[in-house]
Amino acid sequence: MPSSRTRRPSGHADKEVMAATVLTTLSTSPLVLNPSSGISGVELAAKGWKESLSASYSSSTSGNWSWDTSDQSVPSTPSPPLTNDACKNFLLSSQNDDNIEETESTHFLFEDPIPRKRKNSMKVMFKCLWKNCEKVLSTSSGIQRHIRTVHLGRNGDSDYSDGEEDFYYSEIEVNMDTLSEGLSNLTPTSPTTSGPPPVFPVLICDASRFERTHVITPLSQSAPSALCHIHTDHAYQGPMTQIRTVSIGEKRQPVNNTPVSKTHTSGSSTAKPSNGSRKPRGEAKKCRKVYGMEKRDLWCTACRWKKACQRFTD
DNA sequence: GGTGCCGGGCC
DNA sequence: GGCCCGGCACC
Repeated sequence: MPSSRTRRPSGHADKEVMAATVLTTLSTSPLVLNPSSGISGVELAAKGWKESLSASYSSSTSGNWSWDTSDQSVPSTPSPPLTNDACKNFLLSSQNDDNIEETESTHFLFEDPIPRKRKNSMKVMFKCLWKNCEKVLSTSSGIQRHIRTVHLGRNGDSDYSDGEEDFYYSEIEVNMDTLSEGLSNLTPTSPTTSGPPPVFPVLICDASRFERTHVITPLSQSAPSALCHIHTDHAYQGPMTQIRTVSIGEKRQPVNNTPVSKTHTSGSSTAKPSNGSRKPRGEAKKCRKVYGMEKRDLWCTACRWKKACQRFTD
């Protein structure tokens, strides 16, 4: 049955399949990566986080981006160079010192392997305001120590502080929901994959830009839409679509791409559509739409019974 | 108005 | 259980 469904215009589909294949290859085998050039911006970005990914996957040698705190003692080896400048800045600064802080923040970022739901989506981070320093740490003491040692040239060991560091850093709020949201859409993880997708180095430094590109309707984009396009169009991928699947019984989350407003309305009341418990409709085409009424025998049983579609889950 | 699917009925 | 459908919410 799945093989019988090749209904899309061939050229377009080919491109998408190509893009999907490339992404899948990238995501499944970090070893394939090598810093060649001349690819589209999207791929470049993907490559960026892939490289940080591979760096963190070899976590037994490099303690920086590992979420395993046990390997603190191992001296870190230099990570591969990154293409994204901002990210490089961030990563380099994070490699210099403060292993504890970095690991701590990283640990915070990855502590939940499933980024779907977070209890508290806002995380306060501390950003160094020193000129040309983009350092972001998760604790005030960490950023103070960073400023003391790196910028003020004080003794790193002593915890003495005269308060001067306070002028050189500021608190910033990082929305973890938005980050993980985009993350889950970007990474073609299969449902069986257990490990957390280590993409946060890029997302942290590039969160706003990432979110913006994500919000733009993917289909209206001309060239680099492959990433987004994949998850939008399920039709040609058939029943076995691996891009973003949800187990049958699971309650669907509203596909909410709108940027989270800064002014958190105190309380929860997030994207609840109405008072009822009815799920918001997913954007995926279901059997009825894909096959049409005339080919009802091709529908999944759930669709035939007017139940929640089991084939094209959201 | 088309669509997805919950709730409920029938077998 | 399997199967069907009324009816409602969402788009």
